[in-house]
Amino acid sequence: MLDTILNNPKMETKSELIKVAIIEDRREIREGLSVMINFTDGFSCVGSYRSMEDALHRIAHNLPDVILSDIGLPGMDGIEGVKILKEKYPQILILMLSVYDDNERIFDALCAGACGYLLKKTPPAQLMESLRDAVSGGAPMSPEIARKVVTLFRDFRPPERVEYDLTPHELRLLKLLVEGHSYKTAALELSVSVNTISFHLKSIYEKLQVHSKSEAVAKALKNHLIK
Amino acid sequence: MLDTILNNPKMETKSELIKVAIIEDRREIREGLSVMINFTDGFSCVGSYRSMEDALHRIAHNLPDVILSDIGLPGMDGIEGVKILKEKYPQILILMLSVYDDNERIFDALCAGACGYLLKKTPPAQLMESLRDAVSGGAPMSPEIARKVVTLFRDFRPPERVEYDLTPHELRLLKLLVEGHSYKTAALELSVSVNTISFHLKSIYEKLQVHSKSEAVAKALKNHLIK
DNA sequence: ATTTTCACTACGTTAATATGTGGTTTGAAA
DNA sequence: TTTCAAACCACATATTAACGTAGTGAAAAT
Repeated sequence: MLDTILNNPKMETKSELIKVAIIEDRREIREGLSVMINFTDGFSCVGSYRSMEDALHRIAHNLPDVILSDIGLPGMDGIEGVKILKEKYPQILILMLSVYDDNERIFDALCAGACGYLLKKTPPAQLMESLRDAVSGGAPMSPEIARKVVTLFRDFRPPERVEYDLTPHELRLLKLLVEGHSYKTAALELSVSVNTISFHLKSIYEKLQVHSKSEAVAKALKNHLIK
Repeated sequence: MLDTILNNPKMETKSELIKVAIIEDRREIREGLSVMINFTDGFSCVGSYRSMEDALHRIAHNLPDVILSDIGLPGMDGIEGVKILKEKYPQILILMLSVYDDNERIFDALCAGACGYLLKKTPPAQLMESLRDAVSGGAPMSPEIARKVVTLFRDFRPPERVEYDLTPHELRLLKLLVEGHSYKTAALELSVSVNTISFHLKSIYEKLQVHSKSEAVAKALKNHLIK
């Protein structure tokens, strides 16, 4: 009986049926999830694996539409696994299901190819809704995860871009400095004399209100004056 | 499903009303929203403004917990407004309500300080749920917006965090350099001789594979070795 | 118990940089 | 036309940085 539930036989490719696979090392969670999925109309659990290695070996036999994967797995972790799964099966949607809520892991998981990130405390109804959300083009995330994602987002483009009125030439020179050039090599690169570099640097220092090459580089990078 | 939304298990427990303000130029939408908010238990519409300028002038009289703001407004647009509102009232949560779903606007809005982004087609029940979500620490986004955010996220993946095995001392020195210190001032700061600084720098250069102070600063900043 | 490793400290020499002064040329604005 | 800003070049010089060399003490490895 349990067997039937865990390995639903009527998993024929009906387009309205959402096929789900589970990667989770804890048996009770794994089986709980598959029971819930099979008992929900419109869903079918087509695979449940206790490790990423297991999933990678066996998932080809019955490809799901969505994978629910734990992050903390024995052996290969969920994030590493997502990279591989996404490479082999780009069309499969992957939702992370994790107890971790640190920025590092959220970031890595989403960058690895996960299309959503749910905390394990997510109530069952919400989880099923998230699966539906994923297949219909969304990116389900637990509220606190979503907030963190938005906050992380902001770090990528600090709001205020101060205008330092650097001339195009000065910007180009600044870029060379950031790339590690010295006066001499920058002079060569720009086909001017070292003195000219020196002159322009002085102007840059004034505009940026700094007094050394490295301080200028730091300010340029922090204020995104150059890429 | 609607049931799940309307009877969310982790609904607000505090009896206080959630105060909402609306910034929207189209009268029928503005009034529709405020009626819906006032007719929903636990919510109160404390302001509705037809332009950002209007809101900025009058909102101080009755500060809301959450603002629902349109992006396409006459005069100052919603994104510019969010920046100003967030600067004056950092504690207020702001949700964008927009017909636009282009990456540029989503990105700008979230970076400007919005904590969520909803499309105007969002059904009323979902909208009220989003307001609740926002005040309880989430970041409500329409599914397609969330997906775009996750996709955008991937584009901003910083370089793989390489391990450079810098000693704590070296990291501290590197940090000082980024802050614009010279050998001399760094030596003073760390209470060692300039020669010692020189030695450590050499080690740092080796580990980072660079050959100058500014190159080290650039690499440190680019690889997020220091904040 | 000893050697080895490693982080840290230090000195000295040479190369690079910061900063001042002086100037020319060019193209666009007044 | 004059004026001005942005490029460019040069010389002078004090300061700073790069790098080779070398000693110390503490912890890990032998």
